[in-house]
Amino acid sequence: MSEEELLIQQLFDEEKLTDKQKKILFAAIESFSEKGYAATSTSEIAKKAGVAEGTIFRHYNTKKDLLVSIVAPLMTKLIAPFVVEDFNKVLDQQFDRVEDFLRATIENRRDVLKRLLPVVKIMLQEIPFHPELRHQFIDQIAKKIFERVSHLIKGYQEKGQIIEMPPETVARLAITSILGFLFTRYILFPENDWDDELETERTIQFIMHGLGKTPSRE
Amino acid sequence: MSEEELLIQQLFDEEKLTDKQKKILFAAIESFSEKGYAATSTSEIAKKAGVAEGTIFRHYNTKKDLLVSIVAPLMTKLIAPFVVEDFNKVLDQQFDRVEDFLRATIENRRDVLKRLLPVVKIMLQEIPFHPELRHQFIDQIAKKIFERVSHLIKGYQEKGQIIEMPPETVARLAITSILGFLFTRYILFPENDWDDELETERTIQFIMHGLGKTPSRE
Amino acid sequence: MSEEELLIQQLFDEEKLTDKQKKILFAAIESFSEKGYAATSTSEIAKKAGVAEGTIFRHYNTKKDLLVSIVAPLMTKLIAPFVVEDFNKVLDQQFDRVEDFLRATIENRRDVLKRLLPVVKIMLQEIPFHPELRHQFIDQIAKKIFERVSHLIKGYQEKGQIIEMPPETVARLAITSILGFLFTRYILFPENDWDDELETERTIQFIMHGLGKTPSRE
Amino acid sequence: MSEEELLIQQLFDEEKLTDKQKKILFAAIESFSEKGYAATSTSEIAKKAGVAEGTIFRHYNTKKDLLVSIVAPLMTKLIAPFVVEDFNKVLDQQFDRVEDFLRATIENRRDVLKRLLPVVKIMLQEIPFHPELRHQFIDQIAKKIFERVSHLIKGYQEKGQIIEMPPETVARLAITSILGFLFTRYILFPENDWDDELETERTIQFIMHGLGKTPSRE
DNA sequence: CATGAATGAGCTTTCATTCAT
DNA sequence: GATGAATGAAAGCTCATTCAT
Repeated sequence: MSEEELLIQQLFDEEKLTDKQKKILFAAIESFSEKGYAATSTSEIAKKAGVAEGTIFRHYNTKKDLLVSIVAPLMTKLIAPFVVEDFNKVLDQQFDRVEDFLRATIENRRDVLKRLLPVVKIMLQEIPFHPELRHQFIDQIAKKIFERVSHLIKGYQEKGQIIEMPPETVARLAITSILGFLFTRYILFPENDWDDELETERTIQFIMHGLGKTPSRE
Repeated sequence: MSEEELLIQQLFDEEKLTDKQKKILFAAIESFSEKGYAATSTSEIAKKAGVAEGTIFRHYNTKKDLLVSIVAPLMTKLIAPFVVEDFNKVLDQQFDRVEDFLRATIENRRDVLKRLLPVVKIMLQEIPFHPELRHQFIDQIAKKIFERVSHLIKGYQEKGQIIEMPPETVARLAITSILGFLFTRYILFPENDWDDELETERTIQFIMHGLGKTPSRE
Repeated sequence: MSEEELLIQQLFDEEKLTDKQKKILFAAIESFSEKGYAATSTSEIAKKAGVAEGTIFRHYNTKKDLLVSIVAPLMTKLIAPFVVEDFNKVLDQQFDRVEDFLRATIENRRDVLKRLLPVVKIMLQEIPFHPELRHQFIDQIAKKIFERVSHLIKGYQEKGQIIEMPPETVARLAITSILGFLFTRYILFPENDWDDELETERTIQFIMHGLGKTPSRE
Repeated sequence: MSEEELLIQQLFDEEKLTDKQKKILFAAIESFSEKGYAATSTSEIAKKAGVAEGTIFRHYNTKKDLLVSIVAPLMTKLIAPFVVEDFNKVLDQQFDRVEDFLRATIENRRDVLKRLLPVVKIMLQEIPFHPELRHQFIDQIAKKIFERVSHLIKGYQEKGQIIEMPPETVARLAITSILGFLFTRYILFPENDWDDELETERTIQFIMHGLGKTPSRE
């Protein structure tokens, strides 16, 4: 089992899945991610998973349930580090400079995101078409991240490291920059050669200082 | 016919569409955008368009053709201003400061994007699942925009207004920031109250100077 | 226009067909013969004929009418020599020996059959599925041929050249032998090398004397 | 279940068909034989078989597969007696005279043919339109029959019972005479009164001695 | 006369789901 | 719990036929 599969498996670990259930989940993730949820048939998933079609419906009553079973845990796991108290305390104290926080966060999440990429892709693809997913996403991810992050942002603003802007705007700008990088990197041009270290550093620099060449920076 | 429909109609204007063809296109755009391409049935499109199902296939041999007929013209129209010579000359000269160029471009494209939103949404949704669309997108949009934009970027870099970075990275950072805004604004949280002017200005400021509070800027 | 087409054209000549009608007929014959009546679409015929689909239905109200228009004249033309009085008189007198009659008839009809092969093929293929065709065939071909031929047969029987058997049996045996040859020759193994003269002669010999080696024949 | 159905069932016996599969096959045979393959719809077959339409496609992936599943076993079964060694030995020795061999063979095959008539009809109807069927027919039937029969023919030629002609020609003449009889009997004029014994005897006599009244035969 | 856009019934095939084994 | 045969609704698409131009 590859490193990536191991991580994905962790996503569902707590739920004590049987061997067959795991196979079904992996097969579904692969197919949903490659062809999209609506364009994937349950028979295809069954074949890829090596189980009977009926077995899928024994564990996940409907195809939609299967989708939700894949995407829902992602939502909680993706933001885990932001809500886990310990980690937060560390965060609050450890990084005096925003850059360092950004770097640590990107590094931390990039790794997870990269390996969970298929699941993330499914999530982003299907959110627009499934209101429950969208609400789950907003409630569990967007809001919680925002709560945590706005606290941090305010901290840095008070320290004078971040400009005065509503925290939600600050969060939006930072997050879309990071996701924009990942989208370009892994979805739009995956086959290009990428120097991940370098691009990450550039992205952080951009988030901090923008594209403009200010006299002071020279 | 609404303002939005008028603009969408321009997308397909040159091709002298009959009344029925237009109805089919609009119905398909609406459904594809709401439920996704794969989850939309041709019978549903026919009903919404008020035509017989056979009529769809008389004009677009396959369902896929219909998708391509919707997305392909968008690709050429979206970047038109970047390739139209006159516009470029204006651009090169008129805007001494990057900020002004950004503001003009965003304003110009935001309007188009907003009104073409359903079609843009379809394009972005389906690109990952249809290699031809992806290649068309890369060849017709990404490359052409980059050619035009890298020229501009180098100009501003020579004038000392933009930091030294590979033009493709500069372009990526700027474009994803803009699209990230539009995505958040129109797809993720369309029902929020937005002060478009203000957010645009903030986005521009972010692109230019980032989030960091540098001494020089005070 | 090929020799074959000329002959086929004669099939329909009396009916003063327009240019378009001819094109439709030829296209239909080609397609029906290659793919079968049911598996051929009118749009395919229209395309091959270079006319609009509506034009087909202006001349032949239904697809079935088109089939009948192709097959019906064949029925009258194929047996023409047997019913044309002049030809019959000639026949009655001219051939003292059955062999000579058979040879002349085969030669005469083989040429026609070969060139009308596509139409003949359509007729034989469709007869089992269209009762009207079958009745037309029985009434116009089978019965008329039989009337004529049974007269001849009785003549030869009286002359002691043909064994005593009911004329219909004699006719059946002779005709199926000839058609069996043509079927093997043109439909089952058309790509084999055939010495037509020789095989014709053998077929005639077979009809007359069978396969058995009788002392008297040596 | 009628006697005919029993025989048809034997055609497919080895393949351990389920009850539903049998029903589908019988329904398809009936419809294909009555209306032709292309003119028969799968929904019609499903209705006649008393199963859901989906069930047909679970067992036979395509409509064409269904056709092949009907026709292919026929090809092997029809010629079985010719390839079964025991039968051959019997044949070689038992019949001193060609007539007796012919009579035995016709009797043996006529029975089978008559009862498999619907399937045979389908085979003959569809061979011209499906190259794979045609090749199967040529490879599995024509060639194998010829191999066996040419051996027999040479034997009889050596004994001086059959005239000197290439075995393939001899085979063609004999076989088309027999099939011509069966075609006339069962397909062209099935509703006539037929004295099968008598017609068989006449056909054999024809194959052996032809229609000519030779002095020697009196 | 000729056209070809339009139709809607019907085609083959696939689908998510059920249930007896 | 697992299976996979069976289902029938619905999918994408084709068809013969009509009719306004």
